[in-house]
Amino acid sequence: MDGIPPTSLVHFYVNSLTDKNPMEYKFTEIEKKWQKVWKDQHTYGVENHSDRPKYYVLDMFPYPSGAGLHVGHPLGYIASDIVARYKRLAGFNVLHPMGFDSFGLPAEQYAIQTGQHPEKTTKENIARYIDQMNKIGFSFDWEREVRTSDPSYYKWTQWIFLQIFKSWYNNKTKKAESIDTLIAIFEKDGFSTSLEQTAGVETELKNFSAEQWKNFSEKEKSDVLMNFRLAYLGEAWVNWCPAMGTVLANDEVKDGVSERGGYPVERKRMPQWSMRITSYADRLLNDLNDLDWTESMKEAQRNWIGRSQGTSLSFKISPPVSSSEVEKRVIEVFTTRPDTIFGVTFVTLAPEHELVSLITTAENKSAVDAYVTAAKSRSERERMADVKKITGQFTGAFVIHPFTNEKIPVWIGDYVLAGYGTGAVMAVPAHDSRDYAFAKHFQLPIKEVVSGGNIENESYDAKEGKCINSDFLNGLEVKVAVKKAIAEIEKLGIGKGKINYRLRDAAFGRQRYWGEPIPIYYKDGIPVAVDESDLPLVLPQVDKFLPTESGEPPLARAKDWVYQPQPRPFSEVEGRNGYAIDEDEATEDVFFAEMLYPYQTANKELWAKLKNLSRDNRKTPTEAENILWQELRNKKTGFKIRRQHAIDVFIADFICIRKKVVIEVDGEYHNDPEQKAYDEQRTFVLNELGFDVIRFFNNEVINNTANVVEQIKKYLVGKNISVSAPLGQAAGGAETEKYPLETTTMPGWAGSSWYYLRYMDPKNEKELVSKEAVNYWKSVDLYIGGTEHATGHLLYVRFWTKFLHDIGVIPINEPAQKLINQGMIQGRSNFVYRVKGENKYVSSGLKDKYDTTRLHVDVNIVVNDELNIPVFKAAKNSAHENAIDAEFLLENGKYICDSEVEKMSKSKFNVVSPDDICDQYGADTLRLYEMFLGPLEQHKPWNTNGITGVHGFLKRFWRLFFDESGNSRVSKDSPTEAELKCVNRSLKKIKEDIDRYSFNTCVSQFMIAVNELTDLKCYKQEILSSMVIALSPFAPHISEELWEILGNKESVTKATFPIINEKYLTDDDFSYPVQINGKLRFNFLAPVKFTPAEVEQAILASEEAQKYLEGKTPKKVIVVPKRIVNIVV
RNA sequence: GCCCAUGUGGCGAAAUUGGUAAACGUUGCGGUCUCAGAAGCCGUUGGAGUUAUUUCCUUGAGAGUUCGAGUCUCUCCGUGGGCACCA
Repeated sequence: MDGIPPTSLVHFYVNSLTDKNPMEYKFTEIEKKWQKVWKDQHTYGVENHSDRPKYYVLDMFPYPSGAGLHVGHPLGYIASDIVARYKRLAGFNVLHPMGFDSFGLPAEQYAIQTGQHPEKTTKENIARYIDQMNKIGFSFDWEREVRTSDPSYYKWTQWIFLQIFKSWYNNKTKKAESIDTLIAIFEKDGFSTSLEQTAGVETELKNFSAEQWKNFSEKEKSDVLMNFRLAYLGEAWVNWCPAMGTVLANDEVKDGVSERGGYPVERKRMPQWSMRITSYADRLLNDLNDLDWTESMKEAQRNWIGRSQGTSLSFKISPPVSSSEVEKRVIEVFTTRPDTIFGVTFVTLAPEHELVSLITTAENKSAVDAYVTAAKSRSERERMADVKKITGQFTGAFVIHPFTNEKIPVWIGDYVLAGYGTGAVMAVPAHDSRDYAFAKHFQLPIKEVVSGGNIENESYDAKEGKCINSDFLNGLEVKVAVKKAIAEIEKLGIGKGKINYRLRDAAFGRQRYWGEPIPIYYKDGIPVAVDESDLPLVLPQVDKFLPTESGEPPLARAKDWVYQPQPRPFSEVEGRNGYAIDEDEATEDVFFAEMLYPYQTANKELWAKLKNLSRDNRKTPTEAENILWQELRNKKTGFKIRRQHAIDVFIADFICIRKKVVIEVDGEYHNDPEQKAYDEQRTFVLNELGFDVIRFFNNEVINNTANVVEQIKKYLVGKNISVSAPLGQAAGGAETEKYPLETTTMPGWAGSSWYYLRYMDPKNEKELVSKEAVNYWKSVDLYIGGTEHATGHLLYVRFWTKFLHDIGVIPINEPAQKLINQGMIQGRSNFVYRVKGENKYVSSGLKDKYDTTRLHVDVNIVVNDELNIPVFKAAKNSAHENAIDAEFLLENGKYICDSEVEKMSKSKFNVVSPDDICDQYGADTLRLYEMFLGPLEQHKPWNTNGITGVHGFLKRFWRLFFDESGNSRVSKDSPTEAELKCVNRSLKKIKEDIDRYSFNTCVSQFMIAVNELTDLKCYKQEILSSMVIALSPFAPHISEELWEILGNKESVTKATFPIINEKYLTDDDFSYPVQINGKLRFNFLAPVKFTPAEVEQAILASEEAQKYLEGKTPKKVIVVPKRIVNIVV
């Protein structure tokens, strides 16, 4: 704590009087007392079931930084706490939890510097945070606290990752599905590019048949599936930050530098774990419409997703470049302006475009190569820095215009981005400013095709006007022309309407230590999911938190960072339905043996029973069996099925071992009652052994084989086998190899993308959240947090919510219906002026007379901009180390400091700690003042000066209960009409204001009420009780104390919000403001029950009106009941 | 460049569907209590002119709609934020 003096020295006076008056408002004692009571009595514990309606109010949980909380941090928590407490009083069962986003870079950077384990510092920081929060009196249920860095938590983060890894996105059903269903498609139909559309991905895969798929090696299959998985490992352009040695997501990069630390970031292509958030782009976009978020927040997400509707369009490549390879290829572009198709005068490719090398002519080759190399070496930041610098190169190639058959030159230019659309544009310089600049620079033709602008000096980009020089589009309005052009393009079969998104897949791997390990191991280079039963995959110990000498991430330092799969080959090698892509007969046999082992040894009775029931089972295959076998063999159903397989002495007609399903094909005699009973008994035993039995009759199979096969397939796909305990521990399991584990860790946003679900059921070891809990709490009713998460956290949490919804884990599709963004509390810095070369400080008003340096001074030793000189002198502050001997030039006997609003930060000496405020004024004052500062959403500077206002309010409230000598003055008398009116109106206003989250006006209303009650000398129990309850969400400590003083035994948190009596909200008379020609002239008291006509009559007859009318007859009189009267003369 | 938000006293702000602009608090000023006060209490505090009364002006600028505009519409300016060679 570099030299900040004990601030209690400055503010000693606040508490100094309390000893004189025994019943003065002693906030320190009161707050300590009630915080202990709440903790001891577990006052804020929440149950997952209740007769009351539920309400879930959530804060964005903090990253526990080493600096602790400053007064800006609790703002949102105070607001949410008020809502939580208010909702409890209003009869809701309220979930209001808190936790910590405790994985992340700062702890790791600190660890690198100090060698301390991030876990240790993180724990210490969390302890400090909890301590600080408890001082403010939040009603969190700490029993539900979650920490993302806790293995019992990140077990489920890893589990979710695995589910995402095991899924693909089906654009037809518009949801994520098990990768099994994709495999089933491959096995049935193979792959054709139309499947890319279904999955919404772009791959470089060539078509393959079902037969080819089956013959692929494991590695080949894995590579194919990687193109579809929602979490996938792929070569990708990433934001590489060399200074931090890690990859960053798009939202973690700002203006070419890292958001944290501001280090330069460059583009790099490397293998990278990514999340296919792009698959959810349209749902993330469309579902925004139904959310009750601010428009700017939704707009930020819309921008980030960046949907643009247009059309794809292919251009044929023309000679002189011609080879058999080129002739097969076309240049595909994406455009949102197909109406300008006749204005295309060139085509531009991104330097990275795959066709560049293929189409470049010999004479342009060296120039093109040089340009491509130069473009690659330009870092992202450089490219951004000189956006206006136009560069490009002609390739020598041409394409054919699809409608005019003209030859159009093909250029490359780095204004075209490889990662967006097709990496190629059709340039229409007349109507696109970037194309225009490019065309002017290289003197390419510009052809106007939309009227309405002047293209002399700039392009005409507006989507308004009529098409000209455009053949069949001539005379059409742009909007009509767009549709017509798309129709013509589609007719020619050279393109079609298409939607592009700016959103990119999210980089998921970080070359860092302090994050969740990614539960993947590599078996012969194939990424394989760690078995779910082996989660959590706990972060290993390492000697240093730095990359290895060979540049691998820190986890590579861990000894034994390997994985040994347990011998349970068919459970969960792949897919949620237990589909094994790498099964083989031998391991299946092992599985089979393991499965039956416990019965053979432990349950011999059952085993013997099966023997009894298995007489006469060996028989020659029937015709039906033969027919069916042709359909079941070779995994035609997608599953391996065996024929005539023995379970001890029982021979199953067909069996799918992996799914533990027996398929029996029976003759008609099985309809015989005796036989039927016999079959049923045997089925019973097989069930006991863990098998399902499905039966078909011979004629069913013969008459409708396809249907039978379909039923079998459906049954197998639908059956989810879980590995029971005996299996895992079975004897005789083959010893498996150890495989290397993935060494990158998950990004910071992983753990925060689902934490709101964990609060519902934080200790569940079997599921991330129980169905019961999530069905009860559903989604968050009110979510409070900062705007800085608009494109990061809030997009990811929506993404994961939708995914978990798709796979049936949760019933909700959006995490939070209502979102409020609390504004940032800025710092208000103070400055002193030191005369250059002298140990002399001059007050702000005198600074112009001297040559001075402006220096920050700790705001905690400045009150109302006046510097506390003795404390300043005593402070050990490096910037003012000789202050003790300094000379001070004062104005009016004071040293006045300058001030400025800046970001709150230690380096600016403007950090105000909530701890200090709590010590000086109490938590209740802090809570009230933070709310009183202004609207929650607004940014505002912190200025401790105003705090005396709310502190004084609490003292005045306290004095309604005690007189000057400390005696209680609360009386049981019946309240007067005026008192009841005051209280009922206040309660109504407060209730309405809480409902619209206008907490600053609530505090104002409390002040008004207390001022009025003081004036009325109202000390009535009934009135004060209502006020205490209403105040308790805002100032819980003083309210508990006064509630107790009023004689209540139970906590005020268990009270009910007072019922508002409408009777006291209305007056008999209303004082009408009377305007003449819109100008206020006088007020006129009229009974409320008067009709407008009666009001008009009464006013016109009045003396004042006559005075202003001067005998004229009014042209018009407007009477708005209970509002205003306007007389137009 | 595009999009979103926003502009009211010295300061933080209020005015919820168009209806008395500046509530509530703070600062400043004056008073009271006091050995003392940075506590408490009382008064005053948008500007201008008049002066026991009262008039005029004032919500970033300009226009418009309306009996009436801080609020609605248009144009412009300032501030904050988001996106940005995204075709």
